[in-house]
Amino acid sequence: MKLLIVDDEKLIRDVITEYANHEKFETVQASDGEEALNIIAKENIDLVVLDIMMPKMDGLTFLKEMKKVKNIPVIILSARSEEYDKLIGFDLGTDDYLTKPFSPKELIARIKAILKRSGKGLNDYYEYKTLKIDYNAHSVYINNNEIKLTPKEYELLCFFVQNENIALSREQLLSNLWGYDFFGDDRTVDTHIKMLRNNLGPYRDLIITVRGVGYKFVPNQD
Amino acid sequence: MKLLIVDDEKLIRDVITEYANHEKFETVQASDGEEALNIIAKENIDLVVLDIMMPKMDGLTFLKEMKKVKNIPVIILSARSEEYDKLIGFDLGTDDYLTKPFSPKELIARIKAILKRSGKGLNDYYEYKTLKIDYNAHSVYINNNEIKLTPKEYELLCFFVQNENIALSREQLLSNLWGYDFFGDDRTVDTHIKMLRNNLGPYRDLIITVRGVGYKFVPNQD
DNA sequence: TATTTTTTTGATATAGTTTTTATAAGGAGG
DNA sequence: CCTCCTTATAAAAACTATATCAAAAAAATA
Repeated sequence: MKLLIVDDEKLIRDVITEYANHEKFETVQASDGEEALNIIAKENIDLVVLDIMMPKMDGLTFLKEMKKVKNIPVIILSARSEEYDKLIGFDLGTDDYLTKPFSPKELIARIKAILKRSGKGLNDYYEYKTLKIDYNAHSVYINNNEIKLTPKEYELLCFFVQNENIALSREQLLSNLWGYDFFGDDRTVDTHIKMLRNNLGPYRDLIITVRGVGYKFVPNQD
Repeated sequence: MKLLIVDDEKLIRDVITEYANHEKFETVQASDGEEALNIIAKENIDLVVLDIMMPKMDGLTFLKEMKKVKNIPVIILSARSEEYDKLIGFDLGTDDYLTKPFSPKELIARIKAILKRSGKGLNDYYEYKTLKIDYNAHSVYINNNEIKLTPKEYELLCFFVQNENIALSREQLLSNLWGYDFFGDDRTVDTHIKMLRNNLGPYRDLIITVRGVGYKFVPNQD
């Protein structure tokens, strides 16, 4: 997943780059539209983060030129929100805009959303047989029917899924899901396990009791 | 918004038609230049999608004839990119070209861009059952009756629509709709959600509370 | 500037979730 | 087969998050 970051300010480019790398995206930088077009032609870019205000070739010009060649999704950074009616030709279905100043976190969220929308992987699901977790929606389905879990049950399930086939002690569960400073009873875990199992219906047996230790999540058992 | 699609290959006409209809454009087809000219004369066409290579009357001839009568914007489809130097005299301000093979998505984007440029208020709607957002008018309708939303409620709804099926935290909503530098109370979001729900009447349940997280917009639930 | 509309705040009510407590059930070892 | 220890279950109590309301503040409009 490779991003092209186009902005005339090095500082902004670097900030975005850092955040993007942190999220395991590859990145390439360009300081103006011309450079960006060259990169687009040569490299396989999945998404462009584009500042509209740039010297030399401005963002909109670049955008038009680029869209003639390739239909890569774009996130446009613009200074004021009123300006976005100027963004003629930008495909609301594919692209997105963000008004400055923006939080890098927000940008990353948008990037993920767009990549997801444009079908480039990043589908955030867990699936085992007909059990499905949609991490974005925070929903869990069995046979495409949503089963309603409370927040703790959902967290618990996600944690099990993340640690499948590993026996987790009650202490581990408590410190990971409740916080290291939680001093509650061990029965608390049991109760949540019970409720989660009930809600998992036919999949209740995926959560196996490991006597004297705790619990483990084991798909693919026969 | 009515498009005329001119191409000798039925397959291509149909593909384009399908995509265009999906975007709520009306469409008419013609298999050659002559037929196209007749349609132009009779019907009120807003944009022409034209294949240059055609038997009988070729695209360029049609183009010249048409431009004598009406100045309808045209998107030209040409087989190879080298050929477009032949397109001398075609109005780059109004028209556009696309080399085959092209992605239908790309074509739709161009169509929208051109219609927007030529001032033909492009219809930009979101629709779910009888709930309709007219993005140009900034209006929302239920059963064709306008429901009056305050600016924040409207923004909120649009943002939800853009992020359907994704649980959005109050922080995300605040930073997206209020600005990253807004340090208000979380209850602010709740209050706006409440008012939006009230205004959505029968559609109030599209906004689902995700306990411990925030809210999500979920159409198509049963 | 005055008036109206919209937004925000803070208090309270309500609904939903978590934790505790008590008891029952199940397995392991003597 | 009985006892001890662990886990399962159920229901009540404690707690937390959300919904709602009304009033104050801010913003938009006249």
